[in-house]
Amino acid sequence: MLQSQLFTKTLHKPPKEAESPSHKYLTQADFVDCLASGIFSLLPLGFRVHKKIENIIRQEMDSLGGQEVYLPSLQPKNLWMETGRWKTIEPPLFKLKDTHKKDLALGSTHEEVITDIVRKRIKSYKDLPFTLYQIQDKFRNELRATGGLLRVREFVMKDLYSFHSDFSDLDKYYHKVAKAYENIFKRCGINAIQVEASAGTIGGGESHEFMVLAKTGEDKVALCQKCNWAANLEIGKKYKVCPKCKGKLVVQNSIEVGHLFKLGVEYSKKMKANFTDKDGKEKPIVMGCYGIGLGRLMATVVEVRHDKKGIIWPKNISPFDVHLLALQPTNKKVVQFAENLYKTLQKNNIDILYDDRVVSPGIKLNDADLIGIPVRLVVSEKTQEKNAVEFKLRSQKKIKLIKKDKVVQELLR
RNA sequence: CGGGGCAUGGCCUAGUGGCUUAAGGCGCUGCCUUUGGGAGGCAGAGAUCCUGGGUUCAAAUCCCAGUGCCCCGACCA
Repeated sequence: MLQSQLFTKTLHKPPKEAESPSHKYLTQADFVDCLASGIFSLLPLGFRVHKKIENIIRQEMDSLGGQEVYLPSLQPKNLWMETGRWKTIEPPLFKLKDTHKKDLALGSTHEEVITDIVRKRIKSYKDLPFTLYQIQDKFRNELRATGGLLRVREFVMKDLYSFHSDFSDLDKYYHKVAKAYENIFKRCGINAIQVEASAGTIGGGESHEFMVLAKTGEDKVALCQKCNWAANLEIGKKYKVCPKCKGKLVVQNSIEVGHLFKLGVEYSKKMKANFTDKDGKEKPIVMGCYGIGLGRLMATVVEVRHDKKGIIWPKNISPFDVHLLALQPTNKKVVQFAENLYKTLQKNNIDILYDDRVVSPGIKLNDADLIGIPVRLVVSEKTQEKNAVEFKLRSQKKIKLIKKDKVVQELLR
């Protein structure tokens, strides 16, 4: 992609209302646009990252045997009355009326809808277990949106729902999902720890969150200094020392990037989602649900991966693989050299952003640091004479000179 | 929903009763020069000073109400 064609206008300074690093950089580098408090548009660079995260999640969900569906945001009141959440979940449930004055909710989560779909179809233990998931828009009437993309009112979420004939099968699957979540966060370049959590208005039994330690996080976790035990402070509060090994506990701020719930029969009982078991008895389906907010995950990566100059994207979710800069865009030899390299890399399936803009070198170098693509290639009069390019990783200071015919090899390494 | 802060061209800010015909930097348009860490010159465009009401001879500036944004708290899959 030619940067001169890219619909991205970086800002010289971050907007004054942005305080958290992710809010600052994602806005300054023009990945997102704030429409209203807690409501964001994803611009070309931001949407590229978002799609890469989505694909990583989709791969992991598919490998868990999840079948992808797409459920509606508009949901009738009666479903929410069945579980009693029409009242208990408000806020953050957005409510509205249609022209016939019928009450509707904008989905903040989809347990009711998915349980309804399942109860219409599943009658026998032979149909269990199975899992469904979606990557879809959620609406939450938050009392307060915070930290740019960290807590918003509309966002894309991956929600997976699993259905089992008994609790031990749920337990087994729950652990598999936890493992898949670990993979997802690792692939997104962040270190997330699994902590014991409260299930809140979702209800059910056991629950775990994946937390990323960060100063800007609005959650607090209690961490054992000795073993790997950790819990959300809302649970950890009741302990003075680690319940597992009596080790000392420390409290740190964190961002919740994923949540697992053992719903058990909480929803299936209320909504009469039953099946006939081997013994011929009718039983409620045992359920689990598992969520990840994509925008928050994207912002969290920025929270923990940035420096004074800008974002440092991990390879897997960077908007592009490589950022190529032609420092003197008026020098024909330099431009020819850069264009040639650009085409060669494209042929090798390297996703490349080529800064062909006629602007000064300082602007290009600063924009490259701000946008944060992991590999930067610089072509200038100096390097062109040597038939080479400068190779620099965004995460490191070291610059090395690489001969033109070795560039592809170096990038695919 | 309680507490606090902020609101001036697209962005960042100055101006805190009259010297304001609202200033500067960045950005934008045209021409010229320039090209290794946000380059220079010349010319130009661009502002309901958040909205409404009030005080005053006079309001971007003071007062009241509202709106929007940010932060803290409460709340929160």
